[in-house]
Amino acid sequence: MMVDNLDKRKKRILQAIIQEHVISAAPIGSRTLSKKYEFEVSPATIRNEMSDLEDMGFLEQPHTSAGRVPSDLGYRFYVDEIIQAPELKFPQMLENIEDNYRDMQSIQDIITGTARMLSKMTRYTALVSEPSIQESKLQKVQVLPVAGKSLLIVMITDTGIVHNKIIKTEQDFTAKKLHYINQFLSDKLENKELAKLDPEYLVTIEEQLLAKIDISKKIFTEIYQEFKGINKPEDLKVYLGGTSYILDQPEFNDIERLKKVLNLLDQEKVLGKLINNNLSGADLEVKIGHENELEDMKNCSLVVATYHISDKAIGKIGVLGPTRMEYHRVISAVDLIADILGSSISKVSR
Amino acid sequence: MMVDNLDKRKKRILQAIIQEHVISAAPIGSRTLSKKYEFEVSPATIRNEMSDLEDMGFLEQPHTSAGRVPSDLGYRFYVDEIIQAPELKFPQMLENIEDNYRDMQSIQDIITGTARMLSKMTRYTALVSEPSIQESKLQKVQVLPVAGKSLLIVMITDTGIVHNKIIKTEQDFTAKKLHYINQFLSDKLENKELAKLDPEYLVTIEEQLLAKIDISKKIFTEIYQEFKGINKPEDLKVYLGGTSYILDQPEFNDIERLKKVLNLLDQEKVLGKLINNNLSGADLEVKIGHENELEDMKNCSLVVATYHISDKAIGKIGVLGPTRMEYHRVISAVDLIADILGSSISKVSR
DNA sequence: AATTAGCACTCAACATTCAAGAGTGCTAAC
DNA sequence: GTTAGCACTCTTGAATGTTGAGTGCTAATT
Repeated sequence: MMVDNLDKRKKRILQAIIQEHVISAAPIGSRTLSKKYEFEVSPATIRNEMSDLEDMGFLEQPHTSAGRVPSDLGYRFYVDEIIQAPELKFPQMLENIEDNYRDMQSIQDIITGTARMLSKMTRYTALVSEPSIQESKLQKVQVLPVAGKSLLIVMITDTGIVHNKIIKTEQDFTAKKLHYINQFLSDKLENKELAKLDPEYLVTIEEQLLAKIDISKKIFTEIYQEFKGINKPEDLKVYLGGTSYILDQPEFNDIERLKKVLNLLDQEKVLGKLINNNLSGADLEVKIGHENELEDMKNCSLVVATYHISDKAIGKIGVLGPTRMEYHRVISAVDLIADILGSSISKVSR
Repeated sequence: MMVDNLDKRKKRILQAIIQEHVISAAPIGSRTLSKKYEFEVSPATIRNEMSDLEDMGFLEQPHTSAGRVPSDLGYRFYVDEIIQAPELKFPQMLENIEDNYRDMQSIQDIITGTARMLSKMTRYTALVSEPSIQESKLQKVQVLPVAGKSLLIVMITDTGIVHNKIIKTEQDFTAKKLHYINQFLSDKLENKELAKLDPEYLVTIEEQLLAKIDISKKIFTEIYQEFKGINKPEDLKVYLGGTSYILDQPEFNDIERLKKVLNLLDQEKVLGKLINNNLSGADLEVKIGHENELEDMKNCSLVVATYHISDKAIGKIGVLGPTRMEYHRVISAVDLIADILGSSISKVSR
């Protein structure tokens, strides 16, 4: 889209402006820059360079006699071209983090704990989606009788995630009948990848089962519903941590802006779509300002990473902050935590 | 604490001030009052009454030449003595509400949906706690084998709540052994009230089981852990709806105040304690301003109701708003929704 | 004895003005 | 290509004045 090879000096100036702006949240002028950084040139030269960078779209000027502010494109260039290796590995924190994970007994604990931790590390709002099972295989299906005439269906995936659902029926089930149903469902469903359980197949086996034994059609319909819902990214629960960190950002001192973002965070479905829309995509994605589809997020950036269980992409974690975000630090953190999260889940779940 | 019998006129004035203040969020003066309401007396008289009400602690004056604002005590009096029957029953909404509930398939859906709905109805932030099982009985306990050497323990209460947990073991289990374990656990645990499963009893039956069959001690420890954790009110998940409604309240235009409240809402444990601290207490509680134990809530009021499954108190729902809250409307709504929630859960769960 | 008109006084809120400071762009010199 | 110098722009914050809602008190009225 653009000459993506800035000369050395322009790069350094852009980086310096971003660095300063991330700290101060204010426009940066040429004098400030030349005082704080050891450019070997005068403010006037810097001024010229800044003017060039603005022409190229990397900087913006809030009003005539103000300093410059990085544009979304400026941040994009910074993220793509300037940030080096994810050097800071939070080494001092690492032990602490792993300690925290040791106490977590259930997947729920782990996910909410991760959200809290990630937000604490980054000082931005963290989002953690529950594991998706769409790419997993069914490892076990079992129907249990419950008092009354209800049945409990328990499903376990090869990634160790347990789903269950109570369904009401109008008939009693003998142990024998249940045993048959269980056997049947195991044969037909276990080791199938959930995403590939298409409606036709389900209808076929439904008919088979109905032909064999006397069972109300409703049961299968409910099981079927359950499978159908499992794939939608927007239905995955998303857990938040550190919502109140948003308030630390001066750009959200404006109540109207703040409201837009908090509104977003209220809508779980929107968050689900936002973060889970591309489960098998890149392991790390950064969406800067207007790059987000939602208008209300044009002042925000989102850093999303994928977490895995035995190399299978299973869910997403993310950090939401102002476009003026400490990308370097956040990317390292998200990356690190995604790793730990994946292995922690697989530890408790199988 | 105080002459709690105000004469008729004082009551009317207090009520009018509260009514106006709830709308305007500003101090109310004697002139405004006499213009908008048909008191048959002059502003000067109202002024004298207001001065009296201030002396009694029901009103406060932000500064000398401002109007009056209701104090926490004033609201308390209003809630206790002035609010009449919960007249508004949201009749036009009722159908709509029940429609919404019909679509909800799982307890999760119901709870998050309730939070959303309650916040929409009241236009304040809603809190819904997941059902507690501490007063429930175990209806069914079952251990299922999972690939590898893990076991899945499934527990169902008589209130229809399902809990499950995967535990890892170091041994294989034959079908026979599993059957024995299941039989044993059923005998010993089913129909026991969870709150009464004390450590000693658990230790006793643990020894019995260990004596009978060769099973690693660890399994029982994990089951035991699970039961132990079940009782703590602060560990119950609390779901939020309408967090962003807080921003509509002018009292939270002050970022510092806002931060305090949002911080609270971030901390699930605190919310759990807050709302679940008194499960078997009154069915409806109103905590006004400083009546809340938490300093950070001194500008907030909390209306909490208990929801039931077959007459057993099982969880709480609540609404959090500024002390300047529409108590009448909120109380009706919380009351109504608590009812519907209870019956909806029991519908899907058994 | 309760009520009310009248009045002086108070205080927040808003608008206006002003000066300071940071920054720019341009030009001409280096 | 770089820089000093300079006129110009624009925000920010402090200072000041004005307005209006509200009070409390006193003395007159019912």
